[in-house]
Amino acid sequence: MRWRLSTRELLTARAAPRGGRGADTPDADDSEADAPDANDSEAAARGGGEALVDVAGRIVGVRRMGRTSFATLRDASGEIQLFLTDKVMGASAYSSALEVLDVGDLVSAGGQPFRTRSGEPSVRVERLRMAAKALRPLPDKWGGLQDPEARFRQRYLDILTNEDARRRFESRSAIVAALRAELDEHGFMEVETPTLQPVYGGGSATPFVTSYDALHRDYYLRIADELYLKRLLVAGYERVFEICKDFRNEGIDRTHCPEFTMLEAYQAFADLGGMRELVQALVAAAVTAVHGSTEATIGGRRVDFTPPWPRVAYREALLEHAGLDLETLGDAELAAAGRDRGLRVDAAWPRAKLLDTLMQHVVEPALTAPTLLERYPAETTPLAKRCEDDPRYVDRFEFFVDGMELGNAYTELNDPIDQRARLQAQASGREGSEAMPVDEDFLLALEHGMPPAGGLGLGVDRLVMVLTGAANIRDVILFPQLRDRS
RNA sequence: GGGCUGGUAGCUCAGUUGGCAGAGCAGCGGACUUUUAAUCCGAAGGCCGUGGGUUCGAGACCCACCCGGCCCA
Repeated sequence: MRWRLSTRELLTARAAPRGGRGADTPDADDSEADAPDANDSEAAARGGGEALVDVAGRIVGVRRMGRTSFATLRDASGEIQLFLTDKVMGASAYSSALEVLDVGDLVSAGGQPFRTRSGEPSVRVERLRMAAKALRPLPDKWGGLQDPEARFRQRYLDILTNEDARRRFESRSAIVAALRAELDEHGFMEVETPTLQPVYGGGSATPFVTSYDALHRDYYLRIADELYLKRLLVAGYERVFEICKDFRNEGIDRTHCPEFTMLEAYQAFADLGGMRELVQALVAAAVTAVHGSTEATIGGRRVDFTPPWPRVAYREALLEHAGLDLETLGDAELAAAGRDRGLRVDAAWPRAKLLDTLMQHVVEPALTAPTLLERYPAETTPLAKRCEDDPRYVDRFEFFVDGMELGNAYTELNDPIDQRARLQAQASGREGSEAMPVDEDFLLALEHGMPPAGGLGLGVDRLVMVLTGAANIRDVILFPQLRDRS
C-alpha cells in the first residue's frame, strides 16, 4: 500500500486536527451557508457581509489553480464550495494547506460566505483545519464503487460514493420511523423480548444455536418473537409490538437473509379484520414516508398502495391461476399438477407442503399489485383459529407485492388445550428438522388465559425492498455477511 | 447443490488469433489568481483471484480451488 503522505507530512497533518465542529456550525447545503445573509444575498455576493461561517465535512473534489484553488466540501446536508486563495489565507498558510489537502480528507473551514461569478455558493476560506486525514483515496468520482462485493464489504464507501445507496438507507430509516409512528397512533406499546431463547418457537425454521455460559445450557437466537409477545397479552397489555432481528439458519437468496428484521404486532380482542386494517395503514404510512403518497412510482412502475387492497381467497387464487380446486383434488392430483408445471414435488409430501409449493410457484408470482391472500387451508397453518363459517379454513392472510410475501396475519389461537395438542403434533411431526420443540413455559402462560387476538408479522427488509426498488434483500441491509476472503 | 457469469493499477474498465501489461480518474512532480469531471506538461504505479497443467511463449487455452453476481433447486 502506498500512503499518500510521507511520515513527516503525516505528522504535520496530525498535528493540526482538533475536535469537531462547533455547535453553531451550519450545514453545508446552500441555504444554510447563506443563512447569515439570507435577507441580502447581494451583499453576500459582494462579500460585504460581516458574518463568518464555519463548515465541516469531507473534501470530495479539489481544483487547484495556482494561487487560488477550489474544493468541494460535503456533509450530510449537501455540498458547498471552498474558495482558497493566498490573498486571504496568507501565502504560507495557503501553500501548506494545499500541500496536505486531498480528496477524501475531513476538514473544517471558516470564512465569509459568498457567491462566485458563476453563482456557486462558496466560503472564502480564512482558516482551514484538518479534522481527519484520509490515507486512502475515495473510489472513482464518476464511476463510484461498482464491484458488488466491495459494496457489501465496504458499505461505508458504497454509501459515501453512490447516491442510490445513500438514499436507500435513508428511506429505510424513514420507513421504520413511519411504522413506529403509525403503531403509536394506533395505541400500540413497543416492547423488547429475548433475542436469546431457551426454546425457539413462533415459526418453523432452523435456529442458530449458541452456548449460554452463565446458565449452563444451549440457547437459540430467536426465529420469531411471537410467543413472548403473546405472553404479554396474557399480562394484560392489549396492543404490543416489537421491531427486531430474527435469525434463521437457512439459505441466502434474493429475498432471504439469515439475519432479518421483523415487525410483529398483537392486538387483544381484535380479529383478522383488525389486522387487515392495521397492515394497510402501516404500509400506507411507510409508502407515504418515502414517496409522499400512497401511489408511488417504483422502478418505473406505478404501484397503488391505497387501501383497501384486493382480497382473494386461497382456494380462489389456486383456481384462478392454476385451475386447481383444493377441495376436490387429492394429494396425488396436486402432485401431478405440480409436475406438469415442472416442479419437483412428491405425492408423499404433507399436503400443506404440496399446496405451499404450488402457491409459491404458480400463484404468488402473479400477485404484483398489493394483495391480501386469505382463508388458508387449516393444514397449512397450525397456529391460527379456524374460520367460524368453515373449519376447513383458518383466519389468516398473507400479503404480497411484486410477487413477494411481505407479511402474515392470523386470528391467533388462544385455547391452551388446542394449542398444546397442535404444538405436540408439530413436535413429533415427520419433518424432525423443522419441527419446533414444545414451549411448556408458553403453554403455562396460555393456561392463565390469553385474550382472543389478532397478530401480524411484517418483513421490514422486504417492505424496504419494495418501496425502494431494490432487487436483492442485501441491498437494504447495511452490512450483509459474506464469506471470508481467503 | 446445479447452470451461466465475473475477479487485470487505489477506483472504473479495455486487453485482438497465445507473442513486451493498457486507458481514464485518483496518487506523485511541475505550470496556472474564479474553477465546476478545471486545463496543460512530466514521471511513476501490476501476485492479471490462488494453485497446477499445456506451450518456445499464457492475462488469454485446460484442470482444480477461493471469493462474488444472476438464474434454478
